[in-house]
Amino acid sequence: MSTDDGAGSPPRAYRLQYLLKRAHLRLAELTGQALAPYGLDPRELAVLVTLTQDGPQSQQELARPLQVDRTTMVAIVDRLEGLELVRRRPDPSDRRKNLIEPTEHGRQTGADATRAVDAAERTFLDAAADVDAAELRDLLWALGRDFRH
Amino acid sequence: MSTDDGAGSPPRAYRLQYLLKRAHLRLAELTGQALAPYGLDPRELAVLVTLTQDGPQSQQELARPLQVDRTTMVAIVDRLEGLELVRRRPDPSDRRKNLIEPTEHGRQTGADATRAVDAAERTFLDAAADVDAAELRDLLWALGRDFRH
DNA sequence: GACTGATCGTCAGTCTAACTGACGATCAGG
DNA sequence: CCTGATCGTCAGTTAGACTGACGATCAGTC
Repeated sequence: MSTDDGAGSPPRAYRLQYLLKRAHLRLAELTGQALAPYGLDPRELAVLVTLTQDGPQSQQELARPLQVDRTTMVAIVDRLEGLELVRRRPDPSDRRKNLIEPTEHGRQTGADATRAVDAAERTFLDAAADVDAAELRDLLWALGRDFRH
Repeated sequence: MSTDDGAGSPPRAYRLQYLLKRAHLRLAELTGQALAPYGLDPRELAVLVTLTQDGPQSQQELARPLQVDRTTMVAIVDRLEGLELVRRRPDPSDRRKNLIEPTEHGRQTGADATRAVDAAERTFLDAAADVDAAELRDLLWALGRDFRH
């Protein structure tokens, strides 16, 4: 193969599950660094982007496809509202609901943060070139090679 | 490509990070099912296998390479000892240490559980055939396709 | 031998993230 | 106007790993 870009194969008998988790942690680290300047985490960005793409929605309409608990969504919107990236507005056609809509600042921040995450993904993928299913183990090792700790 | 074994490409613009996490959750689910009959989780199995392969060790010697906190290792060994898979024995050459050693039952269970996890990994990988680095996104989609929820 | 600083296993307490269950307000349908 | 469901919210719980401290023990120094 040619995917062990200077990192070689996993030492010992690392479990596939560990390698997957390790690669995930590595990407989370890169993504976290990319999002830090915006004060966002990946989930908050996902909410912001969804609102910008799909338009204002209630908290639960937002929560379902993102697989977030309804009570957790309260906290996410609280945070985004605190950063003035979104607004809560009563839904005129259903007064039980809040319509969550991005502010102009929110739309701009969402676009910028998305670019930053795109760059982080590119950095992440730079660790691997070509892949083979039977050698996924080696690929994941390479992907996670820079993960500190 | 030919990796979308009946699952297609990710809908919408799923983040690479989400797809990695999803694949990881999928494998964790399969592995969890495989280990349930033994009453073990992946980390406990790792400890058991390490002890069988590398011989009796202190809790901290065990904890370091597995990236487990020393206080967490106390609980892991407690559990394994409760299942009579390992024994604590005072290290004759350093009475601060416990030497953790697998019981015969522990060695056998470790071997059986390892085979079960191997089978789970094979099931997991069955979802993908050949891979291409630029199409890792599609690969991860396919890998995680059966994850419930 | 006594002293110093580090390491071992352990435990109590803390922290965090997410969840459960309940609440009042509101909606749709009969 | 009832009934049952859904909305956002909040208080309380849970699970997991961590921090900090403890006594016991070790290695090295005087």
